[in-house]
Amino acid sequence: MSLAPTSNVSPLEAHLGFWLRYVSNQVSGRFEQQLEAQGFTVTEWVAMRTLFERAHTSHAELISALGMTKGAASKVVSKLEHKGMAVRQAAEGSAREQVLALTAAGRALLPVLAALADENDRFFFGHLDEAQRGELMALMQGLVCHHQLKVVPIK
Amino acid sequence: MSLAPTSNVSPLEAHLGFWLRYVSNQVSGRFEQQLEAQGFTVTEWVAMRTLFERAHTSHAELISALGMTKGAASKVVSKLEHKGMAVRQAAEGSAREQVLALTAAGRALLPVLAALADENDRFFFGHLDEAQRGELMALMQGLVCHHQLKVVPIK
DNA sequence: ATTGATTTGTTTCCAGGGAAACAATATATG
DNA sequence: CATATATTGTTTCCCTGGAAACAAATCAAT
Repeated sequence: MSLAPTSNVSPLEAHLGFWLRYVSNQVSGRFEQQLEAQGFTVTEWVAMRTLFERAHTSHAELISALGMTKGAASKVVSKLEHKGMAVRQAAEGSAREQVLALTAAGRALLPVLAALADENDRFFFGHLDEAQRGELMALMQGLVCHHQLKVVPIK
Repeated sequence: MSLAPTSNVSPLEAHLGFWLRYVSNQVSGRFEQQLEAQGFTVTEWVAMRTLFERAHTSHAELISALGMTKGAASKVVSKLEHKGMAVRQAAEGSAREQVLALTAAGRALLPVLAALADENDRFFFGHLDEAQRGELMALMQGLVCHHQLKVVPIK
């Protein structure tokens, strides 16, 4: 009679982190595909959505919203510029700081992308009832709160 | 009297996908750091944990466990080989198929990494009571089930 | 058995993002 | 004011992973 020889190593599936990552990857992955059809990445979407929030956004605000390094953020802005969705403007009292803004084209396209985001969320979570969705949302926000994670949108 | 001019665009934070991704990134990010201290990546961990499960694993099984392309999986194996953690062996009746296995060093190190995984999960979810953890686990597995996502570990 | 198609694994090329070097501007301190 | 330091943004280098070209081996079919 041998005792479980697989030792004390717990399976991958025993971890909540495992499931969270797995489901999250699926959700983001599908959204990525939807966006790709419109020629954008998830990062670009978050950036555009951020610029949309306020007419003028500083580079620093964008960095924090994207949760990326300044270098990466800079490249995203360049991408959006090339696609004609955003512009870099000189800030009021500074020759160094920038003000970022969507172009008219960017503002026009935004609701289209937003609809994709809504649809994707409905697709994955639409079958849950209101209570379940609330529970999940509360659990996630509870984790953010408990661990003092600053809410710095997405990846 | 102006009506909400921000239009009908819902905020990023309205989406469950947003929160899922955010929390998941934090959880995986911390684990990544823990692993880095031991000189490994999350991908390498998943690969090693997979090889540990059974003494001999086919390349195909690894691909499915990693949820990556064969090219990427091939590179991971090479990395583990260089680190002396895994070996490629010729399969029994085939000059083409491989059998992958951990080295003694790999088997020795595995419990150490597994402990990091356990610790990370405790760190993030340990403050929840059993019922809440169960709820979260059930919600995630429910999503996988409802959408017929094949459980192909992590990213 | 030979040729063609499929499968298996590796390599090459490309895109995205972090780290850090760099450039340009602003601030502090003598 | 001049120079040192700090801040802001860009660029370069590197690493990871996907796509697809490639190589090698197996299988099919005549």
